Amino acid sequence: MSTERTGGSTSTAGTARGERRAPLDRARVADTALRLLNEVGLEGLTLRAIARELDVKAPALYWHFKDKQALLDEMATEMYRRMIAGIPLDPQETWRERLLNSNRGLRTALLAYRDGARVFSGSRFTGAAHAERMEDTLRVFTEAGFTLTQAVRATQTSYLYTIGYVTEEQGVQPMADERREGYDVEERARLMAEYPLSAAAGREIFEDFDRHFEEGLALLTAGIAARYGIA
Amino acid sequence: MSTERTGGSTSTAGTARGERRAPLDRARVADTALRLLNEVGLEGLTLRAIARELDVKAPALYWHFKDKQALLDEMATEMYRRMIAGIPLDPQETWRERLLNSNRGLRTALLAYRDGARVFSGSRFTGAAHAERMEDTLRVFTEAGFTLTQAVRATQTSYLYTIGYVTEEQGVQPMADERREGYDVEERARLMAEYPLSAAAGREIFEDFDRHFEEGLALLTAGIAARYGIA
DNA sequence: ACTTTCTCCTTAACATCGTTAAGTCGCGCT
DNA sequence: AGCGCGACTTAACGATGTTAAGGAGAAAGT
Repeated sequence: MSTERTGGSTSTAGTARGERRAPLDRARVADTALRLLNEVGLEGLTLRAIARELDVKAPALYWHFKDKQALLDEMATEMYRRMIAGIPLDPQETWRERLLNSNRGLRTALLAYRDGARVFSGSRFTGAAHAERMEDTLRVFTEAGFTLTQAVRATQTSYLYTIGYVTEEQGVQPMADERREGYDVEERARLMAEYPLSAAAGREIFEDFDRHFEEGLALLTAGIAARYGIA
Repeated sequence: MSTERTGGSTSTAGTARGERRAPLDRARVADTALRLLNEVGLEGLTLRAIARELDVKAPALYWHFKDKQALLDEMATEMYRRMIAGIPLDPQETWRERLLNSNRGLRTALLAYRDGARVFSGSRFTGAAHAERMEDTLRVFTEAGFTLTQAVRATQTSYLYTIGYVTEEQGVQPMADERREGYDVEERARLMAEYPLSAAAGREIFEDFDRHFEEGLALLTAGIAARYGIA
C-alpha cells in the first residue's frame, strides 16, 4: 500500500533476465509479511511462506531479523505507522475527540489485518517512533486540565479496552466478511434456554460490533469526564 | 489444587509395582496442563511435556481431546470454574460491587497462571458452564434498573478491559515476581528524552499494576453510572 | 590490478512440534 | 473360549523455527 514494489510477486519464477533483485530490507519484509498475513492468517504466516513471497529462501530473513519475533515486532510497528498516517493530528481537538478518534483509528487499523489484534498485542514497537503521537495526545489531555497521571490513565484504559475488544472481535469474525464456526447466535440461544438473560445477551455480544464498540467508548469518556471532573 | 493426585509425578519412573495407573480423563489432563503451564509457559506447553507429566505418551492425549486447541479450551474452562469458585456470589450485592468483584476476580484468576490471559482469550468455553454466573450478574444489573442491553454493555466492556489489561500486564511481567527483559523504566525514559510527557508516563504504564487496574475499573463504573443514570 | 573484506543470500541440516495410522494389551460380556 | 471395546503405545509424517557453513558478487584497500 505504501512503498514501491519491485520483484515478481506471484511465485518462484525468479527475475526474468540477468537483472539482479534489489536486496531486501526490514521494511520490504514487513510489508510483504503484512500482505501475506491477510491471506493465510497468523498461524499460516511461516518464515518459509514469507520468504517464498519475497523470492528468497527462509534463512535469508535471519540476515535482517534476529528471529521471528523481531519480524512480528516490525510488523506491529508498521501497523502503527500506517495507523497514525490514517489519523491526522489536529491540534484543535478536544480531549473527547482525540480519545474517540485514536481508538476508532486503532480499531480500524487492527481490523485491517487478519489476526491484527493478536499480532499487535503480542509484539513491541521497534524504536521510539510511537512517542511523538503519544506526546501530542498527552499534551491535548493535560492542556484540557487533566494531570499527567489522569491523562495516562484515561488514554491507557481506553487503549486496553480497544485491544481487548478487537481481540475478541477477531476471534469471532477474523475478517469483515467471514465468520468463524461455532458462533451461531441462534444455536447458542438454544443451548442457554435455561438462562434467558444470557441467551438474549448473545445478540448484544456477537453482533453489531461497530455499535457496541462505540458504546464502550462512550462509557469510558463518560467515566473520565465524571471522575476527573472535566467536561 | 482441586482434585486428587494419583500417579508418580516427577519423571518417567512409571508406577512402582504391578498396580495399574487409573485411566486419564479430561479433567486430570487439564489440571496437570495448568500446573505445567506455570513452570514452562505457553510456548513450552507441548503435548509431549504434558504427556510426560501424566506418565503417558503424547498420542494418548488424542483419546481425550480432538486436538491441542480442545485441551486449551478445557484449560480455559477450568480456569473459569476455579475463578467463580473463588468469587462466592452474594445476591445482596449492588451492581458496583458485582462489577468490581467479578473483574478483580477475573484478573486474579488470569494472573494465577503464566500467560493466563493469552490462554484464556485464545480459547472458548466447553459447554455452557459459564452461563449460570453470567445469568446472575445480568440479574443483579437489571434489578438495579439497567435494561438488558445496558447490562450487557456494562459487563462486557469491563470484561474486555480486564482481558486487555492483564494481557498487557503479563506481557511485561509474566509472573508476579519476574519481569521480562526490555522493560526497564529508566532506560525507556532516557530513550524518550525528547518527549517529556511520554517519558514520565512510563511509571504510569509499567509499574503499580494493581493500582492502575483499579483506576481503570473506577473510570468504567463512573461512566456506567453517569451514562445510564443509575447511582 | 589483485586481493581482501563485507554484504546478502543459499544449501543442508537439526531438533522439536502437532498429528495420524496401526498395533497392543487387558477387561467385561456372551 | 472368543470377541469387542476402551485406553493406550510405537512408529512415522510433514512442517516449523533456527543454526552452521559456504559462496557469489560488490566494495574497499593497497
